[in-house]
Amino acid sequence: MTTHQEGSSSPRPKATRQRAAIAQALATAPGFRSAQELHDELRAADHKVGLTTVYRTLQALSESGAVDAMRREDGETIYRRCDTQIHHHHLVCRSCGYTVEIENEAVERWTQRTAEKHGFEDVTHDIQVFGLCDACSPE
Amino acid sequence: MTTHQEGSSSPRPKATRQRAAIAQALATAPGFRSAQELHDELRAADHKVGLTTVYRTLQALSESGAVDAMRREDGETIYRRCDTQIHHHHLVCRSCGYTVEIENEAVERWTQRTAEKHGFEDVTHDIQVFGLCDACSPE
DNA sequence: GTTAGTGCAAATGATTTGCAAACAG
DNA sequence: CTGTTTGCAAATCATTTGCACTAAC
Repeated sequence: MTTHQEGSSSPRPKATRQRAAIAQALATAPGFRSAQELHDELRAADHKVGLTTVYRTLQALSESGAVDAMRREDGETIYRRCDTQIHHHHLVCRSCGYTVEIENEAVERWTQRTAEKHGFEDVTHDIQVFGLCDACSPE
Repeated sequence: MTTHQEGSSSPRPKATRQRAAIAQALATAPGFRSAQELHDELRAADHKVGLTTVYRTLQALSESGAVDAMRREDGETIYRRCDTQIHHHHLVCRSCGYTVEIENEAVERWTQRTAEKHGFEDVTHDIQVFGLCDACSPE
């Protein structure tokens, strides 16, 4: 029987030109972007990568925890390189997309405790704060 | 010029059979459901309502604050009648969909203050806690 | 009667999938 | 070589929109 060391960990991806380009793009620019936006970025930088590949790669990176994924209010999924392994949430400008990472121990604990109080297990949560950053505010 | 009284308030909807059916369905069953699910419910109850109308009505109700809308993890938007006018969030069972309303003043204030501290205005937020309710927990 | 509301079918837009060709190990 | 990865095109899926039609007021 083929019992090598195969846990629930990923089967290691191959090193391809496009994967490198995607990783680099994510490492270079800081903000969140959708798969399509990242794809445009790459094409603009003369990296020929298929949109499909961008989707597949981002999904894989997201699952492995290498990138943060969140859903924008319009429903598009956006990604960004995860700087910290620490759990955090985002404050996002509704207009320009400027993003700030926010976190608060107390809030984390509250969600956890509240869920447990109601008999829930294996709890995860998602907090998103939207607003207009001062650059985008009317005056 | 046609300058009647037109504020930012809604132009009052007309009372139609389908709107009534939708409102009733929302009032009767308690949980969250997607537009498509609600549509099925209605057809099952012999109410002939077009899917388009369900979408349009739910959207209107959501904007007027009569129903709560939230996005499921899979991206579908789900709605439910808003019992309280008080701002609250949801604790949702990942497996069976059982939902509990949760709220916490302190958390509300934290999101507000944090956003303002970063120069954001017109702040809204969205908190969702997912987990397995005890009925769905492994043991 | 007018206008808002309805519903079908077609359009949209993000994401996924089938499948053959290209490539890493 | 041999299994992955890629990428195009076509398929999905939720939601929206065009437009002719019907019902409210």
